[in-house]
Amino acid sequence: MAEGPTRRRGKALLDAIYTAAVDEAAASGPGRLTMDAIAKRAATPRSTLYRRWSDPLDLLLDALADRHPVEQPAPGADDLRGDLVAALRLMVEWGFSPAGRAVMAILGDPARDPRVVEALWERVFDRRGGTFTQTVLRHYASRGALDPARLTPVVLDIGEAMVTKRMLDTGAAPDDDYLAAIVDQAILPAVGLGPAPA
Amino acid sequence: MAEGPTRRRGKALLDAIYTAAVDEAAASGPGRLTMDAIAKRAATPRSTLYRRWSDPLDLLLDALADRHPVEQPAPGADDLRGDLVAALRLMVEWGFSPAGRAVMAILGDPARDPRVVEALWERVFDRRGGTFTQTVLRHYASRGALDPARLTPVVLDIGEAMVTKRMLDTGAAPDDDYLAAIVDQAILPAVGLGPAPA
DNA sequence: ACGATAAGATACATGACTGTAGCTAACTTG
DNA sequence: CAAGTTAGCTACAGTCATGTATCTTATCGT
Repeated sequence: MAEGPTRRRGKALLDAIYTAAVDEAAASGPGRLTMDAIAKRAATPRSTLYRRWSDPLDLLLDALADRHPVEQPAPGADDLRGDLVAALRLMVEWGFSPAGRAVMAILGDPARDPRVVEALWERVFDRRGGTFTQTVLRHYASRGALDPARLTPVVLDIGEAMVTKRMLDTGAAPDDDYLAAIVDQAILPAVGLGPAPA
Repeated sequence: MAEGPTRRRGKALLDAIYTAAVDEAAASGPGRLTMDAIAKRAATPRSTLYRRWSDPLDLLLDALADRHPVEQPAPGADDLRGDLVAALRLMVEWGFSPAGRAVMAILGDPARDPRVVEALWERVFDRRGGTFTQTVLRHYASRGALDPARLTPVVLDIGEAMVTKRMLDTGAAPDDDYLAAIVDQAILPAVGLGPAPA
């Protein structure tokens, strides 16, 4: 019987550990995240974990950073509305991945350590060039399709905020109709392309 | 020495327990909430807690329900903008109370039990007539100051969503400037009272 | 092929929380 | 004032996670 290697090392092992950590965090919440559970899920002895990380959260941050490269919205030709909906769809997808759930729980934790959040931004988010709708809005602004002066931090965050709140409230992924409503009723008016003022 | 009663009962005791539960949840997060910690904080034996509740979350829900009546926004005469900012200020205040932190953590918990969330809405939120900016917007719509047709679920939730996201991101309370920016740049355009479209 | 490295398999004392139980004594109600 | 209720106290066995410390042996680099 041609058996493969029986003992994992390096990248393969790391990968199993990271997967276990993120899944475990998504299942139990980072608050209840434990070295023991990660080790069991990854089928590795705890000692292996302790060799590299001092506590579960530290491990989780590495895992999230490793997992992070998220698909970027690719703004198309001339469909601002469609591209915005697509960007939000990407966000929903990410938000419901184990990584997204874990991040949400970290941010929502009232006992959150500011250093952890800071590390989260540094190690995970900052590598990406801006958030989902931001990329799209900036793209169209640079093409002159909308007024760059309107793209304040508040406006750039409307889509993400609405989706976040919706996911928090319902626990479910907003469908395309709801995403379209966000675009039509909140984002477009804010960038000056909505229905005319009364 | 005229000593009061040395043993708490009924409402006084309940009150101490509820306070302990909410504070404990705000401090450690509901994920790490334990009967033991609540009991210690309330200086009561665990047996007293087990007599009434079967687990910490059940207890916490009762505590939140008991604590809930939140101050309602009181829309004034003719200052939609000011009233909206005031409503958001109320929301921020609530969000940073122990109860608000606990609720946030419950909603953000990836392992959240749908029944718990349902119970949270039933026992805590539904008693109130709508959320913060909702009350204000409906008030002005009924006076004809803005178009009721614009008050879709999405639009009614913009303010709350922006504040929620901001608190999640920064962990701090948005100041009045930021609240005003939300009103000016997101809510007012969405109800048709913002800057004119380009 | 050899030697360094590190995964894998234990084992252990410690501490936290659980759920239950039994007792005493303070309060409330009739 | 007597009887019923229930806070307060203590103790217990059971479970789970923690760190640490072995010892082995598979795998990698040279």
